[in-house]
Amino acid sequence: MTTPNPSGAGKSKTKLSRDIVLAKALEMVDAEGLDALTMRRLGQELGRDPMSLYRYAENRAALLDGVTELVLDQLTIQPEDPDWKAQLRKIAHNLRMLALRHPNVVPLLVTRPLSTPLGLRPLGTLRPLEQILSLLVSAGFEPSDALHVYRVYYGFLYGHILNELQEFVVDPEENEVLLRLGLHRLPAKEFPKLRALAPALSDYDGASELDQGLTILLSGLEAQLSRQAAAALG
Amino acid sequence: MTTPNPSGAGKSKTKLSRDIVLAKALEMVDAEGLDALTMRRLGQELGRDPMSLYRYAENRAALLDGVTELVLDQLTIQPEDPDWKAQLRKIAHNLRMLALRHPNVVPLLVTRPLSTPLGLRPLGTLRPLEQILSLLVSAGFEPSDALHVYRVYYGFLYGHILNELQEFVVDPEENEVLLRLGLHRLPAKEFPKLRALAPALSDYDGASELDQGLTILLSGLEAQLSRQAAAALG
DNA sequence: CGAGTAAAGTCTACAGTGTAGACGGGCGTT
DNA sequence: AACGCCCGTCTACACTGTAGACTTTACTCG
Repeated sequence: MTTPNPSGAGKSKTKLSRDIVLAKALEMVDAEGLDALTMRRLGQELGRDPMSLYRYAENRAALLDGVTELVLDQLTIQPEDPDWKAQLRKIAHNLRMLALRHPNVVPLLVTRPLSTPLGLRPLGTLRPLEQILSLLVSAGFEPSDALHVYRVYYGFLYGHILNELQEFVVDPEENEVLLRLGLHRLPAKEFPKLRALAPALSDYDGASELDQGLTILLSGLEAQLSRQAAAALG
Repeated sequence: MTTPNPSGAGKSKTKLSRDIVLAKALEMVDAEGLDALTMRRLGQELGRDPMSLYRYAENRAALLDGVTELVLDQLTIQPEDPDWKAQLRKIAHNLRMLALRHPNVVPLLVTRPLSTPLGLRPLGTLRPLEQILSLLVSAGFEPSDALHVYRVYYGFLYGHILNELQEFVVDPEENEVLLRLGLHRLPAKEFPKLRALAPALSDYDGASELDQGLTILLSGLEAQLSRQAAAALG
């Protein structure tokens, strides 16, 4: 009697899997931040012994890498897009949205690669790089120039995301108040400019700011591309 | 007999201070990374009970903030410099050098602000912002435009630093070998472009890359400034 | 000089962490 | 029916940050 759990009525006796574990982990990170994700709590959330998690991730760091991959996998890139500029625009906006949707994951996104040599990173985090390189080469860039372009592009993009997230205040209600209260704390003589900018700080349109930057950047890159084409012909 | 320690012969019986604590903390982070900096080890390193540290920092997070400030304080900015473009260039290169000198602190630099509302950050981390705003306003930018410019500039700068640090491989000896070994691990069909770029990846001149980017960026910003000046006159 | 006070440093203790290693029980295949 | 394998569990260990009470040190004031 009481067959263990044919298909999962009340609890969740269905067999665990990497996807299930990672999904729950991401859920917890989104809801409560990185520090709240402990092996014990994750195990509890899944109704399993914490130790069972180690069947699906070597250790906590690897688990976090998995979460990173999970997020980055949601970034779709079309390396065959003939309009490379439009494609880079789309990617940028999509990544920005991902970052806004999972702000607690962003530290992982920017921080993990700093401690892992390129070749040893989770494949999921390298895929965007590969695909963008492919996009650029298809567009006519020499491979080494494509790398150069990628660096400028991704540098700008991550810079923007960090910037925007820094000024992002969670509570939409107390937004202005809190912000000004925070700024009010600053010594008036030392931070006159910053304090005066309180109003300007509170309305910040990240999407348009990103887009303006992209316009400048992409036209600059395009100029570089046509300069090359000309050089190749002459 | 054996007066405790008049001025500190062998050990270090001189009174502790915030500066001493933070300096040692930075030293440890530089040498062994963020995770190695535990209260207990830091205490041990200073020849004191770990608990004594709590007189100089409210908790571990605050201590890390202190380390961040310590690094950022080494960034000198001249807000009165009449040549704002040159000044921004200098700042960028100086910050880059700081990042290279303290790579383990960079995660703090980019990550801590994400979890602290602007007004509540350590003053030392806000000072660069204030000073750059001041520089830009002196140069003729409207305050709100100065903010805009600051965002573009700092976004670009941090983006570059992250980029460069990602590709930085510590061991100068095994540099190429390790890098290629790492890349060799990647599935050949999935990552053809990336694998082919191994040689290009290994020679990366961060300083010149940064400088080229700055040139483009600064001339763009200058154009914006003169456009404004014209508009104000017309 | 001696007493009193405030700061600096220490001790103990607790709740929580990641994870190694041995173990058991259920499954599918032979 | 017996095998072997994978999944999950249990126990245990070394280590973490830090609250709270305590002791020691340094310094000031009468």
